[in-house]
Amino acid sequence: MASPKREKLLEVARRLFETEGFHTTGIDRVLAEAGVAKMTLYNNFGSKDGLIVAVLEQSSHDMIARLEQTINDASSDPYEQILGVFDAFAMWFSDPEFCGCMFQAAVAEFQDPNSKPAIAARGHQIRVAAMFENLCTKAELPDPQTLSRMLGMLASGASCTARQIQTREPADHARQIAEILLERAGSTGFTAPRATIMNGSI
Amino acid sequence: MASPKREKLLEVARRLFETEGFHTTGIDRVLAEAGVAKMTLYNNFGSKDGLIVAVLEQSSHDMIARLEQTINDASSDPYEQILGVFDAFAMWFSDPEFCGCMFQAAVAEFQDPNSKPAIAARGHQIRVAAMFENLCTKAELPDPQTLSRMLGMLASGASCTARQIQTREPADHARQIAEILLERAGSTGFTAPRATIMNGSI
DNA sequence: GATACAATAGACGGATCGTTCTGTTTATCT
DNA sequence: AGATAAACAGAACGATCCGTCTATTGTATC
Repeated sequence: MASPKREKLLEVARRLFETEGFHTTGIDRVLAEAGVAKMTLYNNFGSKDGLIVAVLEQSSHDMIARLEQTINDASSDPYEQILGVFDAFAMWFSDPEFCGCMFQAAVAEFQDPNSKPAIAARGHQIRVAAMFENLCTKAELPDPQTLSRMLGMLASGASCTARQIQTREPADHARQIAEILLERAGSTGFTAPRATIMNGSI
Repeated sequence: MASPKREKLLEVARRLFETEGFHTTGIDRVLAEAGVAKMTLYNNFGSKDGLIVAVLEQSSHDMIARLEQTINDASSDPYEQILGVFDAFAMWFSDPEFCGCMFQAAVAEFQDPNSKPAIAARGHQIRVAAMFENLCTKAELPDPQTLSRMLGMLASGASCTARQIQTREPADHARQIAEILLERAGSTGFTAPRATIMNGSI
């Protein structure tokens, strides 16, 4: 199952798809750089689309796992953890090798909403949205659904803008806006005072 | 200059690039649906990339012109006009034929920042950002540069999210956030009271 | 050590890509 | 009207695409 060739294929494909796009990178290129045979690709993934889907799913898992670890390491307060997401984004955008969110690129390249890559890419956004909603609920913020959707939109906007201007600035701006939203949501009286939230329960 | 064949080509290419992507739509498809000869394309645009750039530039021009007309029709108050941008977005996203922002798709598909399509697509974002900054300055809001960048990021996030979920919701959320940002910026004491802004000068 | 089996490498195939080339038609100006 | 030049349609081109096929390698079992 965990064939080393398969792993190598995923690693190279991920890098090439990320830096050069899905349609522009031919499978021959992936195979050459990975040093594996064509049949290995088709035996493992069935098709180029299959490889793309596998790359998207693995990347999504990795990315969310790293993100959750980062925000958990930063704080145990869900309020702070929400802001920590944008700090993680700032770090991500600061990487000189940053070249945009892969999942945004995927939904842009595979416009047919029923195509498997498009579905896989949406899956990532759903997972990120779920993470935000979970954090909002933990923070006992009112209307966590609406708030989490706004936060998700901020995250998308930051990634999208960062792809163009290649600086961390969008993440910082998104964080500032998130801070304002959380501050307002937290002061509506529907939630417990900040001090009790620090206990972290629910 | 304003050859009808050239216009037809731009019109069809714009629709196909928008709905199916740049790399996935071959030029033969464009030519067939436009009913023009291949040489007409190459004489007018030089290459497929040339056609793409022309489509992006014309679309950007059209879109911004329509946007400015819409917000000017809605109000003469720059404060309201800023919010009007997001109302226009809501209308845009509500169109059943909406399939995402073409310029976001372009920067995603042409990852090389030096490629001509990528430059053309960034040009649109720069124009939108300039429009926001102009409105912020007119509204005499403090730090119009930062504020306009935040608004631009909101607009990008809304477009990006709307592409995925196909509802106007992101535009409404972005508008709500913009309202909060403007409210806060307007109440810092650095600007004239709202009443005087209604006069619309500067 | 021989055999069965799975994984590999690399050539091959049909299709489509963007571009160029070859005639033919259309329009303009003397 | 006749000549010249631009715009036209469509075939042809080489390159590249994804996917398949065949022949060869390595490995494990008896």
